[in-house]
Amino acid sequence: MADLLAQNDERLTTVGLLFESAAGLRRVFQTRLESELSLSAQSFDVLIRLARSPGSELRMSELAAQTSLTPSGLTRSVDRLQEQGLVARRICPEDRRGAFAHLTPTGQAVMDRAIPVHVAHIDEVLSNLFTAKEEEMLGALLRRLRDHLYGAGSEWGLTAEDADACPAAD
Amino acid sequence: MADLLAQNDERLTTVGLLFESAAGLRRVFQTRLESELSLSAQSFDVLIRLARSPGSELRMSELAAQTSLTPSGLTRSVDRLQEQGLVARRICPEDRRGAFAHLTPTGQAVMDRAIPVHVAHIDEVLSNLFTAKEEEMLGALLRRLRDHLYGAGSEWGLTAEDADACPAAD
DNA sequence: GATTGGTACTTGCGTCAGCAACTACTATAG
DNA sequence: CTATAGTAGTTGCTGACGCAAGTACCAATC
Repeated sequence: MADLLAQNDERLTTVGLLFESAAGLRRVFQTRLESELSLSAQSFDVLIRLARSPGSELRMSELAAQTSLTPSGLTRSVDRLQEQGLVARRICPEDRRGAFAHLTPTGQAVMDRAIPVHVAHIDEVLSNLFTAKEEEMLGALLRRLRDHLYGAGSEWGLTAEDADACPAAD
Repeated sequence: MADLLAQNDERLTTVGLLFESAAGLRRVFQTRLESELSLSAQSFDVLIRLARSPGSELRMSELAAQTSLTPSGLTRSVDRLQEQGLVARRICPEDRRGAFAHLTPTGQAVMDRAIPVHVAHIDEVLSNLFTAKEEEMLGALLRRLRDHLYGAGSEWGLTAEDADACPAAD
């Protein structure tokens, strides 16, 4: 079995590195977001996608797809944000089954404070680690991987159209 | 705020892509591991690290660090695997506070089946997506990021020299 | 306009993870 | 030898997520 592993070490390792990097980054950001802004990483993920959407609102299903949550998980995430007064629901007039989540003025204010902090934190982590070219390369490779994963394998109906609308994508 | 976002779009996006890629990959692998081998992604993560360690065993704390779990989370993860008969604990004779988790013969057998399936799955996902050079580049960049986040510590498996925290006196 | 099928979201329930407190042990100091 | 501090791992509790079932609504057919 050692042979088998050695043979495939590289790919296995690359995937492992991806998971570890994501986990590590998430932990680092979460610590900071929580201590300085009292936001969980999950909440921030929802909020930043709203902040980056036209009108600061998105359909629940869209938001679920973008945040890698199930509809159920998103419902409760938005519930929590609503209790904190950062987000509100608005029933879609054209389709009364559906709902938008949108930032409240309070939510906007929080994000206006939060985003620079977060961006500074990202800069702090990445600045001395990659050259501009490397960073671009990393982004391009990851984008290809992401598009491949969500274009082919999604069970939640994340379509190409949705991917276009994803603010994190472009 | 839109200006602020536009300014920092690239880095914000790269980080977002990393999270989305990891989440997407995890979901894809999890689906397959669960349906074909009845293993959760979390269990598999623990098991493969044991399988790749000398003697198929690791200290609990080491395993926790490698799996991005807290000690508490790992305790219960190992509990579950122990109930399934895949892993067993062994008290470290040199330091009786500590414990090793090690693969049982059943666990070994399961991993002998599971790893080729997983490797094939990884190949399937990555093969037509990146050239060998790109894959190497991605691995190198991610490794740098991971090492930066964790402090250049544990490799995904080997570097057997490091794994002698409490030498097995068997 | 009633039935049937599908979609958008929510809710009940079980599982899993983290935090903080705890136990058991080791190491250092006096 | 005892006291104190520190480390390895476990446990109680709580919060968050996914699955599956449920509700409310839309769309198509007859």
